[in-house]
Amino acid sequence: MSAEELTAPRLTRKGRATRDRIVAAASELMFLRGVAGTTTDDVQRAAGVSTSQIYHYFSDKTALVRAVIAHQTQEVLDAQQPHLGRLDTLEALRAWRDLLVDLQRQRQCEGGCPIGSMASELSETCPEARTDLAEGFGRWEAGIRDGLRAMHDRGDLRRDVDPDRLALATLAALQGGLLLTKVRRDTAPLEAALDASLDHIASLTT
Amino acid sequence: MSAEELTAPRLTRKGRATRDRIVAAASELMFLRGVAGTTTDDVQRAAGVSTSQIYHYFSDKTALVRAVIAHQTQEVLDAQQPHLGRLDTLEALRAWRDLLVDLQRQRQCEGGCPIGSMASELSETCPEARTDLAEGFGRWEAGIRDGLRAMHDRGDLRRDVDPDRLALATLAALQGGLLLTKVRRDTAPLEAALDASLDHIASLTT
DNA sequence: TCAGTTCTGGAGCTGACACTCCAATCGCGC
DNA sequence: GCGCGATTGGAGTGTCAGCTCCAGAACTGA
Repeated sequence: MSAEELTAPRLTRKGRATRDRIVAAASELMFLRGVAGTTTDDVQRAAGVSTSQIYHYFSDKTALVRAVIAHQTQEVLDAQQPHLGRLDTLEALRAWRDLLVDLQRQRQCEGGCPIGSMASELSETCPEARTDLAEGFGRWEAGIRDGLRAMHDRGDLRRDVDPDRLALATLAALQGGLLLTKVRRDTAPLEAALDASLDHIASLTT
Repeated sequence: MSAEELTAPRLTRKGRATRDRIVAAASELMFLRGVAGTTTDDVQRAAGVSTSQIYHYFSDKTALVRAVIAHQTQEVLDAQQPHLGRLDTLEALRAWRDLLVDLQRQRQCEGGCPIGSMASELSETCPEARTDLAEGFGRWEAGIRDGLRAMHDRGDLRRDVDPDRLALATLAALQGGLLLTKVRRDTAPLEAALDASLDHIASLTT
């Protein structure tokens, strides 16, 4: 049961648009200031809606947060297209790396990863959010895994390598790199983390 | 100028003990529920002190948070002794890895890294906290770097390897592994991340 | 057109939070 | 001991958070 299905019994076109506007505004604010640092009042103003509208579309703040998680997960995955899912060569992996680094540079290294930040903030205080975020990471991981599996199947990766484990490690390196990049306001950690990961993968090719 | 020096003009032995009790209680609570999720009231109760005592020792919540950061940084580094600073062989690195994984297992994979969690929560909202945390990560990174530099100097690592960059990548992998482990409630991500890092280092030995 | 539902505006409630204030007590240094 | 600053207790304050409520406007489907 997704967060989506928990809210919104029936929406007109206009209602859908309002709901989307709320989610978009909340996503932006929560990315910039964190979930706890974003009030429903802030969201109201940013989305240009009244108090009751937020509670018309979402049962409470938790429901809104879950909608934001769903939205941000999709945004993050979309931003990595068409790379994600086709990471089955070293060149594709390098291009993906460059995209991720560029994205952080464009953002002045602020905010880090929307999913990672929410995961860190909510995992211990909101079980529903934790599982939503775990699923989000799962989709991301799958996007990496597919490519590495293809390389493995094709024989480009050594037989004794576990591509699934390698994909998980790569996602972890990426997340850690994003965190350190956000704290240091410098892409060096992200670059070092991804380069080390990709060098490692390269060293496992046949 | 450290957070320490900003508070506490002159403390008696008793005052010192009270202050420490407040910081310890706040650290525990903020680790479990996050900074925003911890109220000064919670800290009061847990430390067994009155309202005025908190504001006697800390000018405001931010000052308390900075003291917590200093405390947690020290705790995290201490918990890795005597490994940290002596990570100059593959065996030492593997033993360190086992320690980190065991620690998460003991905690049922809850809470993740105190420094990483605070960094994620505070980087965008509290500049002083961000720099404190960046320094904390700097000390941690240095502990890893020293070992890899020793291996490099000794000729155990290939000449063309940059041990500083490798140390940064290793810390990133560790942080990402801790984050995913916290979200999934499973040590597999941490193990995969650290094993990949150490395998990579091993592949760079002469 | 009209009934029924969805959508919107905004006043207002309740609890909680960070923080203040002042008086009382403790204990260190002389 | 004695004085004075360090320490403590706890009531109180202002603000703001999340959320409720209700009346009216807008829209949909028949």
